[in-house]
Amino acid sequence: MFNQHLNKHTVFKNREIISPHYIPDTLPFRENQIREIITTLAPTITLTRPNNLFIYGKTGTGKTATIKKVLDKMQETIKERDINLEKRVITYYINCRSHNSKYKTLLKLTAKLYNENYVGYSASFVYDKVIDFIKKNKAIVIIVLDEIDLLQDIDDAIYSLNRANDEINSGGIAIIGISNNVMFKEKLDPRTKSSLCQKELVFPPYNAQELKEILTQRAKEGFNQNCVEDSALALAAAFSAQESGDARTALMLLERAGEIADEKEKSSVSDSEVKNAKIRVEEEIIINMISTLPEQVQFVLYSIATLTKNKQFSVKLLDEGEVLYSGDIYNEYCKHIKEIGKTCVSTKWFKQYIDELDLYGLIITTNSGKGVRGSTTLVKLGFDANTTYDVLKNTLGL
DNA sequence: CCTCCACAGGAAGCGCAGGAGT
DNA sequence: ACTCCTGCGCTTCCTGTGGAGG
Repeated sequence: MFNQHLNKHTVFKNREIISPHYIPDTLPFRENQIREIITTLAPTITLTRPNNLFIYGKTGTGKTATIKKVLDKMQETIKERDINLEKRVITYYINCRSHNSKYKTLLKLTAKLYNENYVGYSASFVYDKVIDFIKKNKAIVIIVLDEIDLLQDIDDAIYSLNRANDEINSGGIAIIGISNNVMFKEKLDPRTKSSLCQKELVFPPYNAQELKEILTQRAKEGFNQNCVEDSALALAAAFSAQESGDARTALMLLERAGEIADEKEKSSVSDSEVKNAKIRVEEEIIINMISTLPEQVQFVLYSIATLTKNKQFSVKLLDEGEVLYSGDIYNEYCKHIKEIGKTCVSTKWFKQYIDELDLYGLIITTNSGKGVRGSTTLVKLGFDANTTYDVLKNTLGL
């Protein structure tokens, strides 16, 4: 049975390269960001503490890949210059999704510094361990906090990491924060904000041409020769650019399209596989995003999907197309909530939900301008109406 | 031009849960 | 075991804002 699989024809040469987690050698269209990061981190080479850096950009804009790449290059350079410096410059990447408190991140850091696990020790002991290491080695520690908005005690964490620098004469700690949440910065304590955002960097979404080139580059290495049609790449790029300019979805799209081609035992990936893949990928993304949302927010999205599916739009505009008023969505939402015997939230809080959905890209909102009554929010679905509707119906058990 | 409508968004406050202190 | 504190999710109240319609 396994042999059968081995001999099966596949379009993939090296599937890993197509995966969104793979970090390629060159990162196209991120030259400016790379230069900025290098400028910020340059003092590290001469063992001077660099400024803190805050990186913002939507998902799939290459934030994580870029920072990892630059840090790797920096370590290489340092190694070449002087092998002894290697121990004195520590770069440390952590994702706050799995390590969502100051204690957990510090614990991970000590584990890396000492190759020893300090689980069970008190928070202050672990903190002192980190300080001791830096003092003893006169080291520079660069901490990358990815998805920093998920850190529960951010203000405290940033404050103590920064304060550590006051206790240290030589060397120090620099923080690189990464977030895809626009509102995040505004929620911070002003002191945290000013120290974390000493330098800021924005990663804009990719446009269709840029995505196409990224896909072409990956496809060249990841697929067997002539196994992807050029138009299929263009289509995948166009789909993703249209939605979010997200390289991650573009790659997922390509990967799924390859899978579908293999399933159908086709020799190459064409437009139709990409189209089919789009539905699968959208489902995956929606399921992923809504699974963490509270039930009430899911109901709001469900209402939007229902109205869109039934074509009960509030108004049709020249530049925006068919859109919904937030007021109409609120009425629909209240209707659904009452059906299951629960009470709906106030309009004020409802708007908060709308903003949250917008943040996740599940819906697209615009402020009403000319031709629309007063000031209201115009809402469109971010993904296909039927897919969104079906996924939510399932999740909510309706 | 004025008023009204439909909504935005800030501020304050409320009840609750969970953690820290004692 | 107790109180106290704090953050969270949410409501209520209030002050804009800008097009629609008289």
